[in-house]
Amino acid sequence: MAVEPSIITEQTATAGKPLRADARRNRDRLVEVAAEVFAERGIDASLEEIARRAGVGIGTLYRHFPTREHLVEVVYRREAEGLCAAAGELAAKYPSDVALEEWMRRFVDYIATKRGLATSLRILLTTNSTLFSDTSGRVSQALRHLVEAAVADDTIRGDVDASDVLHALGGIYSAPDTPEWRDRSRRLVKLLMDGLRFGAGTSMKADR
Amino acid sequence: MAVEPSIITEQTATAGKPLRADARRNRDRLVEVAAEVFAERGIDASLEEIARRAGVGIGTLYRHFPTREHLVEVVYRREAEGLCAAAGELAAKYPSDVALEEWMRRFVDYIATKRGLATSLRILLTTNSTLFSDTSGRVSQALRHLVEAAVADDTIRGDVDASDVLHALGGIYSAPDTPEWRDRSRRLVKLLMDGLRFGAGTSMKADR
DNA sequence: CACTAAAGCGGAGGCGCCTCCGTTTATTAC
DNA sequence: GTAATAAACGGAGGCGCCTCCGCTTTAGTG
Repeated sequence: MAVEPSIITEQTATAGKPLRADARRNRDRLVEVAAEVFAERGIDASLEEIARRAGVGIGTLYRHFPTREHLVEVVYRREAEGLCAAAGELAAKYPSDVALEEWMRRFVDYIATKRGLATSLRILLTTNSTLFSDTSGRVSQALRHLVEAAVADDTIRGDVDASDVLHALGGIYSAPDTPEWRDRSRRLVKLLMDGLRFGAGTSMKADR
Repeated sequence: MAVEPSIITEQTATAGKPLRADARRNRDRLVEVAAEVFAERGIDASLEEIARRAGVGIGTLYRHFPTREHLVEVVYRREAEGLCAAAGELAAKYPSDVALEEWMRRFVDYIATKRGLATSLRILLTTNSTLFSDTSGRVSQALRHLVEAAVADDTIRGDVDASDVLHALGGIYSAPDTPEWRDRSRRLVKLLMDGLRFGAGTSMKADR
C-alpha cells in the first residue's frame, strides 16, 4: 500500500534539525522502500536488501535508523498518517458512504501491515508507549469524521457511531494469519457496509 | 551462580525418549555452560561461544535447542529447580531461620538472572504461558516451607507468612539495573531477616 | 566561482545465525 | 568379537547484522 509522499508527512516525523538535501532524499527513499519490503517480505526482511533497493549503502541506513525498531516505527507512523490523510481526501472526493467504504478497505491493508509488524511493535511499545495510543487515537478520530458525515447526509443509517463500526471491524484483528485473511476481511467490510446502508435515506433516525 | 548438577534435574526436564549416551552428555554440558555464559555475558551471548566452550559443534547446539529461546527456557527452569531443591537441603542442614536467610540470598541471585533474561523471557511467555506460573508457583511453595518451619520452631516471629515475605522482597524486582543492585538487595534481605527474628524465641528455646 | 569545514556516504570486515550434509559413534543383533 | 543401522556430530558456507573510517558531497563564505 504505497502512500504518496506528502509534503508534511516526513517533515513532522523528524522535528529535529534540517537535514542536508542528499541526506533527506536518502532518508525518504529508505522509508518508502522499507514500507514496500516489509509489506512483501514481512518484518524480518533484510535491512541490507532495503538499503540495496533504495540504492544506498548499508551504513547510510544505519545512520538514519540505528536499530530495526527505529525504522519499523517510522514506517508504522507513516502508514497511520497516510490512513488519516486518506480520510479527508476520500471525504472530499466521494459521496460519504463510498468514502467510508473505501477507507475501511484501506484500513484492512493497514491492519495487515500492523499484524506483520506485531512482534517488532511489541518491543517498541515497551520502550515507547505513547506510540500506540497516539496513532490509534488519530486513526479512530479519522473514522469518526467519516461516519458522522455519512450519518449526517443520510447515506448510512443513523443509529450507529464510529465505535460501533470499529467494534464491527474488530474481527479482522483476531483472525489467524492465513492467506485468505485479506479476502475475508474485504468481505467483512462489504457486509458491514451493506448493513450500514440498510435503513438509510428514510430520514427517520431511530434511536438505539 | 552455578547450580550443582543434580541427579534429577536434567531427567525431569526432558521426559521424551532416552537419548544416546553421547547426546545426553553433550546436552547436559550445553545447558551447564549456557547458564554460565548467560550469567556473565547477558542474554545476547553468542551461541557459538557456548558451543565452543562446551566443546561441541554449533550444529549440535542447534539440534538440541532449535532456537535461542529453547535454550533460555531450559536454563531458566534449571535455575528455578535448583532454587527449589536448595530449600530442602538448607532446611536439613541449618537452623530454620538461617536456612531461610541463606535461601533468600540465593533468591536474589536467581532474580538477577531472571532480570537479565527479561527480554527473551517476554518472547517465551507469549508462546509458553505455563512456564511462568509453573515455576513461580513452585518457587513460592519452597519459600512457604521454609517460612512455616521457621515459624513452627519459633526462630522467626509468628505473625507473618510466605506471601508477606515475598511481598517484602518485592522491591528487588522493580529496582533499576544498576551495578549496586545486588548489594542493595542483599542488604534488604538482611534487614528483612532482622525484622523477622524480632519477637521470636519468646518461648523457652531462647537462642538460635 | 573557489575554497573549506562539516555532514553525509558506503562498503569492507568481523562476527553471529542457522542449515545442510558427509563423517563418526553408540547401539543392537548376531 | 563383527556387522549393520540409526543416531548424533561438527563445521563449512551463505547470509544478515552492525561498526568503523576513508572518501565524497553539500552548504556556507568571500
